[in-house]
Amino acid sequence: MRASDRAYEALREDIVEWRLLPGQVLGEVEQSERFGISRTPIREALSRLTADGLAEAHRGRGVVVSQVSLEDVRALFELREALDCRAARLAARRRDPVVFQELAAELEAVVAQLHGPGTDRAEYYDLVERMDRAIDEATANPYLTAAQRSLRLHLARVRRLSRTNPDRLARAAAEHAQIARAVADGCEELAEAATRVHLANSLQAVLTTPVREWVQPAPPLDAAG
Amino acid sequence: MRASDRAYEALREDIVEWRLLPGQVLGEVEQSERFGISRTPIREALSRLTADGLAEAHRGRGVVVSQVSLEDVRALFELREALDCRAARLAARRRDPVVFQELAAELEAVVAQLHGPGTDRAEYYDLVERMDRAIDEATANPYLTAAQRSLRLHLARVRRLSRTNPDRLARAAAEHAQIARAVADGCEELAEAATRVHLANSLQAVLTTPVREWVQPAPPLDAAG
DNA sequence: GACAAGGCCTCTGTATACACTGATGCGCAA
DNA sequence: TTGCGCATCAGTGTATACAGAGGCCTTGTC
Repeated sequence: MRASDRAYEALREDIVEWRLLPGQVLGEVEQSERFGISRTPIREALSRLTADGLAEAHRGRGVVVSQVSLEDVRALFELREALDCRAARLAARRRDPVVFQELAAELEAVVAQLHGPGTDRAEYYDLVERMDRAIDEATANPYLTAAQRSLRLHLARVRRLSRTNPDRLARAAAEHAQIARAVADGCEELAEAATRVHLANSLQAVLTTPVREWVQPAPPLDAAG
Repeated sequence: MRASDRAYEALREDIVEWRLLPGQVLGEVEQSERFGISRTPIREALSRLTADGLAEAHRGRGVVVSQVSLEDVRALFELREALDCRAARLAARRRDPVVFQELAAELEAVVAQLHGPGTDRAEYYDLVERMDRAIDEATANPYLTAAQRSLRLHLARVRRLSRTNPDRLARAAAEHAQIARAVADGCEELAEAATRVHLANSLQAVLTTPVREWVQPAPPLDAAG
């Protein structure tokens, strides 16, 4: 694996997990010393982060971690509704029924678990990730998948801001199960509707959950940010 | 302007305009000699092209121009329907009426011109570009706009494959005018419907227009392509 | 004659040196 | 005291050198 790939993934995780806060300056020399590699692969990593929209290049000041606001959450969910609804329709049209029947069954099992005392978040998150991949595969549309990849990166970042309510988690799992079932049945309309319901509830949950701090500490940049 | 920016834009144009064909290998040394700059900024340019999806990195063989097929056209229009329809809705909701009234008026004027003998393609294409920008601004969604930017890059490439029929051009202008009018009137449903109609007709036109060669000359790569 | 193995060679991946742009801070003048 | 200008410097942008990996050609053997 290339050094630039390692640096890119490490920096990306740091940004998504809020170990690197918005406004943070990512100096080339500083990061190259941190990873023990030269500036060249660091430049490549920072370039990719900028292309992802997780960082922004400021002339003469280098690369800084991009800001995230409540307005961004609204914008992200607007795009997500467009992409996820379309993806759900296409997946319902072209899916392998067995794959989504199994996913639906597993999700329904997780719903039952989540209603109990021992909430196994990890299994649910793993299932959601597998379902995302299954939908990507079913849509058979590399451009749509690429757009989804970029979007999910930003969604993961804003999701880390708020701690998901256990009740919400159980309902979200049920909603996912419903989507999987609709896709398995090949019902496009229902798959899209279920997706829209899930997104509306998810956005509602994010907006009403007490977040750590929406307004990040003022960046060291003056008017440029 | 940075050397890497110049190289990126030049290479991007070369790919979109089919001066660089799919499968073409973009050697770092070769391109650095062509632009008269060193390999470092070339690497940055190739990295950005890869992120755009216009090129692909093959281990040990460098970067090659990505393939485009009829299947890609279908996939692109699927994504476009999702993005453009959503953008039309949002634009209709948040637009500045004056901007789109003026665009509608100009487009309607162009429609009349295109029905005459002297077809001024340039003015129409310029108007379409301005309308894209106006919709981007009206949607006020940077993530949606970013997805659109990437998509339009690929669309521009496949569009260059076929020569647009003059009749189709006039109809497309009329469809654009209708979209602009609907957005100006703030009618979300009509804006989305008009967009969907326009996309269906555009795809139909692309698929039925005799293209130069869908199957490009076999790439110098064996099974990797 | 064909296939496999090994060596050579080209090209990428990385490191480092240098130049230049832009920011920052201090000093001088109004 | 404040504003403007210059100097200094930190940090990016670019060039180049070096090493390692992968491809291809050649040669030997079956």
